Amino acid sequence: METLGGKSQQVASLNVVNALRERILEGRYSHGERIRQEDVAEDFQLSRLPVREALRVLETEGLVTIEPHKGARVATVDRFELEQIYTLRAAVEPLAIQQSIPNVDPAILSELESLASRMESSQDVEAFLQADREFHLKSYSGVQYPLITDLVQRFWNTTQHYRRRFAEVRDSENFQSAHSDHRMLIQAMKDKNLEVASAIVKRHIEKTRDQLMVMLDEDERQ
Amino acid sequence: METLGGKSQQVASLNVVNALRERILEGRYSHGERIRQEDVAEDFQLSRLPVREALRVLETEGLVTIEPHKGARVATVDRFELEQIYTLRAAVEPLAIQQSIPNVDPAILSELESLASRMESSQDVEAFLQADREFHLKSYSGVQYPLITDLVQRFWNTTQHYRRRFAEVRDSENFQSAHSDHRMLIQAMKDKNLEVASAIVKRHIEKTRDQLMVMLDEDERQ
DNA sequence: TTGCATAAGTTTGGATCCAAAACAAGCACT
DNA sequence: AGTGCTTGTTTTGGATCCAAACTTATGCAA
Repeated sequence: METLGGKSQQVASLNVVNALRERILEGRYSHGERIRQEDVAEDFQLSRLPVREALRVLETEGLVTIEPHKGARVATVDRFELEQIYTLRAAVEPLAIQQSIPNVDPAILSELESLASRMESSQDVEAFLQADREFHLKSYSGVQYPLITDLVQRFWNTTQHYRRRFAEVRDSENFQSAHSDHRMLIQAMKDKNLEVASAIVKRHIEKTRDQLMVMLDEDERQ
Repeated sequence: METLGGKSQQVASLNVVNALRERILEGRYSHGERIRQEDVAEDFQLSRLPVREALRVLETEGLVTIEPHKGARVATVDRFELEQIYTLRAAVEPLAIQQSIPNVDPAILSELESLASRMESSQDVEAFLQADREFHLKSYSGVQYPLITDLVQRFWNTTQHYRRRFAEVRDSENFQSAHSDHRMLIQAMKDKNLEVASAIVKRHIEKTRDQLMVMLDEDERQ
């Protein structure tokens, strides 16, 4: 049984969407794990109806897959899909940072700095993941219309599993490179240098993509 | 009352999703029009339940908006959102054409040519719209993994309304320019010239975006 | 023992029913 | 006449019930 934490909305099915999404992102379900409507309904003390609606929504978001009469599973993102998503991110997020920069105030910048510090000093994986996610999404907080950030967020959501595994096996050299990217990005944002900022973001994503692919190769080999 | 045309799937709610999507794209509902669950249910001879699921899905796709206890309306894309979508398209679709070109065979190319001809000779708006959509989506048919094309399709869907209005008021000079873009794109695809093809796509979208914005300015002025 | 067929048990999909919220109309009151 | 309140209607949200499909277990035969 789970309480619907925080400010629960008026409509139950929306709460279920958010709660389930969070569960999946936190890794409480694993890749491909079955999600039974009845179980979820029991957890939230609801009937299966709002759960079904929620699962349909999460399916459209790409977080679960539903097979007719067989039910819902946490979506499994395969190697090529992962590559695709990162390629898309490398096209979209440079745009996002360009649109964001003109509208970020100093308060945001200092929050970014403290998040960067938190990542550098983080010991456990979960803390790093959370700070990393928050850092990047916050760097796009100046984007005026939510369409782009929604899309970016969806990309992040569907690849969360891999980022977790990646953070576990990543060597310190890779981490260093990522940390330095973050610091450079903050500087470029301070300077309002759109060109440099978007180039940093693009390369940051492409580097991560390539390292992820190497990791998957090694996984397959062993 | 409406028969669920073509090959209907096993699951009713999926059929409703597809049928409703098509209705909206065909312009049978207008901007912001209310969609009552009961009406749709009656149309398809179903209960409201699968309709509700369908509406939730279409909401996540961006085709309808749902307000709690107030119901669903066909989504209204405002001027800035439209601009955003076209800006995203200008970032994503050049990628799509690059990934597509290596995998398109001559059969596709000749289909593209006949679609281009059909557009050039088309008299009524609806025929043009359909050919235009089919042309561009088919040009991406070589993309290996559906993630990118799904995204592109979603962009097209949410801007269909505007494309219809645009096609109605567009002057022949604009049409000429678009036709020539299409022919150039086919040539670049034949030559397997990724650079040129993606540049054409990018400019094509940006031109259309700018012309759309001018159209909206004029709408507001009068 | 292995393979298949059949039957029991889950689990999902859909219909119907009930509650709650929004909307509309009529009334009293200023 | 116009405004605000109250009541009745419509429409959505959620619960329960039933049917259909899938899954698992069992038994029979090769």
